[in-house]
Amino acid sequence: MTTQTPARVRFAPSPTGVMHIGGLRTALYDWFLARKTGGQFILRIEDTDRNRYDPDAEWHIKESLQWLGLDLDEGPDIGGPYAPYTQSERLALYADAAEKLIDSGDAYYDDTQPDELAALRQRQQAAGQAPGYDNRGRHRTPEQIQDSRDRGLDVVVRFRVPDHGELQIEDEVRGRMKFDLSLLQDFVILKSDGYPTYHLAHVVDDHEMSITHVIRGEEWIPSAPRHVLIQQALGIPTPKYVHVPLITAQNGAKLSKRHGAQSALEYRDAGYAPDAVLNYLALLGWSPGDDTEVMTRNEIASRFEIGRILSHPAKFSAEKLEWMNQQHIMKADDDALADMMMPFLERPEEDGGFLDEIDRPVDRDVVKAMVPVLKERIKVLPDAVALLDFLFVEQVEPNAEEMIGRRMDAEMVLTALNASIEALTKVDPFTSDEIEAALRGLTSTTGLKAGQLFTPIRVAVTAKRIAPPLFESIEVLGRERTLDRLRKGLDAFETYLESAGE
RNA sequence: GGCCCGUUCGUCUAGUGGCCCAGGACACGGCCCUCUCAAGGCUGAAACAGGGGUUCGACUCCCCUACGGGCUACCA
Repeated sequence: MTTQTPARVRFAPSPTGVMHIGGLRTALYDWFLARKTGGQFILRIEDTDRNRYDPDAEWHIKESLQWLGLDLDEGPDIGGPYAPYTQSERLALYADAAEKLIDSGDAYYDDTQPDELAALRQRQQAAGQAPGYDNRGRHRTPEQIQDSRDRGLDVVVRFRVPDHGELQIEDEVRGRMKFDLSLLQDFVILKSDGYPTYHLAHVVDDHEMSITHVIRGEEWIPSAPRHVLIQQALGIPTPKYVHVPLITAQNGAKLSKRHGAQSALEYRDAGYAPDAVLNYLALLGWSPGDDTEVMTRNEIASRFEIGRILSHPAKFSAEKLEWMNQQHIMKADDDALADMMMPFLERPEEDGGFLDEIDRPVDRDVVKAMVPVLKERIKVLPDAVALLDFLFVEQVEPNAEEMIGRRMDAEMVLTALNASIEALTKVDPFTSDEIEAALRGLTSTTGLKAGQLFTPIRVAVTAKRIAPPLFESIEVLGRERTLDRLRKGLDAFETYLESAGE
């Protein structure tokens, strides 16, 4: 493998709500790049918007990263050489930068008030002009600014954008992008509450923290020139920009809740394996270059390349995620899978679980024994509940009518049940192989076909038409309980015949 | 409206001028296997947005158009 310089990348979410899969995918790419290059994956909380700040969001972000297994090298809780990692604790840094820019003439204090800005915008729109700041705050005198301050008016710091010129920015996935500076207005870098805007904070922090790659969504492309302008004015280098494509809903629009967009934790609660979500999301906007799709996190990390990130948006597909989840479940270790299933089996119905009547606590050994045959039959973890419930109840109540399978009559059901009771009484050892041999042997003695023989047994034992493989199920259920259910099934069937027949 | 980014099967994608009358995967149909359901195997239908160039040769390079999306805040 080619050696690469270690990348320092940060995931820098704004704690304003739950973490959606779009943000998650960005975090993924950060993590892959850091792990592939032996660099650092850093979490930085961008809480500079006091109005939209949501205290639960930060917890949600960290919980999501942890669930996905995106381990941090530096961050708010674990610290690091560039602490603190929360922007609201780094205000002095931004104020210093703003002051520096004012001193150099690249920024200025502006006391244009919000209502004046709104009126300006209104006028522009009425006149059919593009709405935007008209740089009216340039050339304010220190006295005017001081006067506004004394009167309690808002004062911000704006960056002075050159009136003309073209700015070229190199993007790692899109190549060279060109921007006409005459179209860009002076923009706020320090708000009237003393907090920086994203533009200033991003540039200052990414430089302070020696970030090498800024990986972010493509919605940031339009503001990239602002960032480069600040960097140039501050005399600091421009990091590599990696603008990743959006993940969209089926209609191509930005993902939102009503399109089925879910937070990471909702996928956790719905029974998805973190590796499957990781794998699926990684493939939305990136591919290893060949036909490989199902990969472990380490495989993805080692194969990850920024140059292979796509430049167009991808639509999210719940179906393919389900398929991916099943693929990972099939490959998973039996023990690990049993552990993953337990919470769903233990979860009572009122908490979103499926069954109220199963006996708890659920015997993990029983679950583990069924895992091998369950793997290829479930798409999400909770699917296991409906397949296993018959093992965790004292009695089942089979529907006698369902015992009569296709191309069968009542006589066959009686034959199958009676013969199986006799055969299973003698099977030894009571293992699925022996059980299968004994039951299959019945096809020659009874003249029944396999389907005709097994359907009544399945329904009597599991009370289901669709159930896990019969022989394994019987082995796990045990001889006594199986025989008991077969006998009761026989009784039930005879009762059914009497009531239905005459 | 302006600016920016994008456009290969329904969806995710491979494809970096000839290997492509375009390959894989999901979903869908058929067949096989089979104790139900799955899983698996085989198989079918399904795409280079349109138009101009450049070239001996364009899915691949350039331009235009169309369409889609993003941005256009003292939000990120």
